[in-house]
Amino acid sequence: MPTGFNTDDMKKLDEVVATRRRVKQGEMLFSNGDVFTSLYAIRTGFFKTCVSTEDGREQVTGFQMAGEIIGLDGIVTDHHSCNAVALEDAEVCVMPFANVEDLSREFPLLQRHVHKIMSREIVRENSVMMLLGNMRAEERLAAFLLNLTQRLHARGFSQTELTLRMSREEIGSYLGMKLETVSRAFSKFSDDGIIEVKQRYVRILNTDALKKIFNPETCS
Amino acid sequence: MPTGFNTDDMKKLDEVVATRRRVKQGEMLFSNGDVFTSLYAIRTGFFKTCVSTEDGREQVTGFQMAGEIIGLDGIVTDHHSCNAVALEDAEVCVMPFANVEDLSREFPLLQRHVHKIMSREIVRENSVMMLLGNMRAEERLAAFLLNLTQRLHARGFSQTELTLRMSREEIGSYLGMKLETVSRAFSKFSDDGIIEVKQRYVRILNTDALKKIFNPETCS
DNA sequence: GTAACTCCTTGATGCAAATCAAACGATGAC
DNA sequence: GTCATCGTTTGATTTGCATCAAGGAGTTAC
Repeated sequence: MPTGFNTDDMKKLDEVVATRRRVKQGEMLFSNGDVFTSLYAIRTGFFKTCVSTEDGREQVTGFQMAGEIIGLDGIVTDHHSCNAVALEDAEVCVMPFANVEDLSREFPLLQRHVHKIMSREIVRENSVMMLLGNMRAEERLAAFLLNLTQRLHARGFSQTELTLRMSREEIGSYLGMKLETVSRAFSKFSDDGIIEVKQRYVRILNTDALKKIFNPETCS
Repeated sequence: MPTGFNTDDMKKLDEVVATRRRVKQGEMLFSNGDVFTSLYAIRTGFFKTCVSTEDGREQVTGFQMAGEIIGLDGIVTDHHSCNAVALEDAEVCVMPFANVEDLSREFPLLQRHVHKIMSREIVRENSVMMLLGNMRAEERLAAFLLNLTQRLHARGFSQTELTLRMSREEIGSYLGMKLETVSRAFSKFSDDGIIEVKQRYVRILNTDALKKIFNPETCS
């Protein structure tokens, strides 16, 4: 990640991290109602965040991987309003938010960084709203796969091969569709020769075709 | 709004506001691609923010009224990624973001306030994702009406009467449904004696019924 | 090994909302 | 006043996805 920090800044930055915390697969890092104290930077592992209604309906609001920050939802009310669940064994850096605020008053670069992280999350959610409000099942899945591979690629993984950390049901919850529909869309892409799927292993054979499905216009 | 600022703080706070700007109905305060310089606090009037795809599909991402802040989407890339359109003649306070950052380094309360505003937006978008991903047409409209009246009530307006500033199509875009479906849901509520509708005038006759539609469980 | 479980795939059917279509009401131009 | 335009309502029809249902694949426990 290009942060614009020099080594001196980096040293100061380490001060925001109080401790590390391991979270086993299936465990919650925090959950709805918990008192908010810290942001968490994911070192290793993979998380989902989700909100739920009283009558038990659940909406996955995001999937987060190494280098990403979770817990921003807690700032406004001092309590978390969603659950963060590890989808594989994970380790996070605990950053007490008081430290973050104190240090970002001293270091404009850190301050800027914090603002950008929050703004990025707002923009990401805007595009999920577009997905949920305007796109059809296959467009949603195409967008999802492109987004995942792009983020994985930025972390040094393959652009065309990935192992999903989440179930069809969790993908469906994120994309506003049922697990059967997710499965059918995978099968459709596979039949069309766009991807190869074997359970959670996915290999993208034709990225352009995926992009065309996601956005018919720009790649004509 | 309970801000926790004393009068002395408030005076300093005025420093973040560079100028005011009037925006006529239908005009854009900023649009996708514009260079980001400032946040805007709405003094009077009513806005919508929306994102759009290259093939012309539009998603309304929010409706904003007096006292609310828009422009947060621009921080991450230094460019706005959505459009902000005035739905009625409006006036905003222009707050150059550089000022905001400078002053919030000096005033922890302002810093905290900025963080809360961004976090609140993230949490709001989480609940819109729940709406779009899990709810049916009538639940969405009920949630929308309850949210609007609640925000208007906090500003001293009636809890039960309002004049919509947006068209059926804009409501539909926000809620992920077509204008005809919005219209039918209004008619249904009206037939059921829950609301009275006359074009953009809406009067809520039975708030509990609306709440029950929005969330069948909690109000049984 | 097999039993029990979870997750995934596929097929058949149903339904909520989209689409297509027409008419109505409000507003503004002249 | 009339006409044109835009937003809204309502009806008829279609459709994409949900739901219901059954079976297959992979994993864990013993």
